[in-house]
Amino acid sequence: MGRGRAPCCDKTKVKKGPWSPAEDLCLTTFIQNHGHTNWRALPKQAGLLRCGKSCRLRWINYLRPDVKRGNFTPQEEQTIINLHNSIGNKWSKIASYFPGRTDNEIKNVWNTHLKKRLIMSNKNEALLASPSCTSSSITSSGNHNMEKSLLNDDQGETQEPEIMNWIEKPEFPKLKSTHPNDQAKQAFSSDSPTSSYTSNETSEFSKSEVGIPDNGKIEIPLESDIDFGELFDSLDWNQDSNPEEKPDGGIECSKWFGFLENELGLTCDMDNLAKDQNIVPNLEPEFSPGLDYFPIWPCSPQNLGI
DNA sequence: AAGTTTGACAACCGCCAACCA
DNA sequence: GTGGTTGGCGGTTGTCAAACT
Repeated sequence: MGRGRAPCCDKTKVKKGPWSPAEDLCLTTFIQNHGHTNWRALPKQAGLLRCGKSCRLRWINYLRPDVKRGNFTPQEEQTIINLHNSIGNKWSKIASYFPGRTDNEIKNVWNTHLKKRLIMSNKNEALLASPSCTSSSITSSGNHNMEKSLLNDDQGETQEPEIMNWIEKPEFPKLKSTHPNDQAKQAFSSDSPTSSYTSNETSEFSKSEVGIPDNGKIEIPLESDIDFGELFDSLDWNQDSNPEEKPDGGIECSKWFGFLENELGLTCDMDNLAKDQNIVPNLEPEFSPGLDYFPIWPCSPQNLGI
């Protein structure tokens, strides 16, 4: 074989492109039941015709229950600019300062909004600057690194932020602040049209039922790397069990799961199911989650001959 | 109304580092 | 110590919808 590593999977046998709701549900359910100890093996175990990497990306960037979607606030945007100024294209590091935000999302925001905006503002500054203006004055203004990072965007050189002078870490939680004004800004409300959590039109469970405050904001614990697999493994998903006897966490997770289905637009005659089973959907251990829900979905594993 | 352009975002690709046998 | 495997990261591309002509 020549140089390079073997592909992570057989590219001819994996599906590519946008994920279908059925695939989302399949992946979500599998991870909640079994965790994700091995991404490479996960697609096969879950019955998905996807590359393990693709599953990981989909989970991290979209399906994780703690992922925060919706527009970035001006404060968040400014923080991204500052962080990028300090550490460059270290998107994962930048994302670590934004609970619930993903590196991919921040990267997209930078590439589509902030980069252009900064270039424009730099141009304006250059136009406004007098001929006698020295480069050192620019440096002292704090724009030097920013300018450098704009010019050398792909260098990826890192300067470890000296714990970032401009950043007062203790304040960072204000991105998920409990201050009402900040919460109002951050709430996945009307100004967050893409939020996965905002819709309540079709939801059969109210936000309060699934643990979402009225303002639409989900409080995510700082220890956001909860092992949802363990969490769900601890639940009793057996059909016979009485939902009333499930621990609170089980019910809450089940509510969330139902909420996810709604948000994905996957509800089909689940009303009775929810009523009959006190909201907890029945999931068979072998599980073919989406299959019963989406008998006609074109991309469902069922239709692909699994 | 139809075609084209632009913007936003999801997803893929390839590289690299960490881990393990 | 070495080679293989895996997860993670950053760059790039693809897709779709909105805006524009």
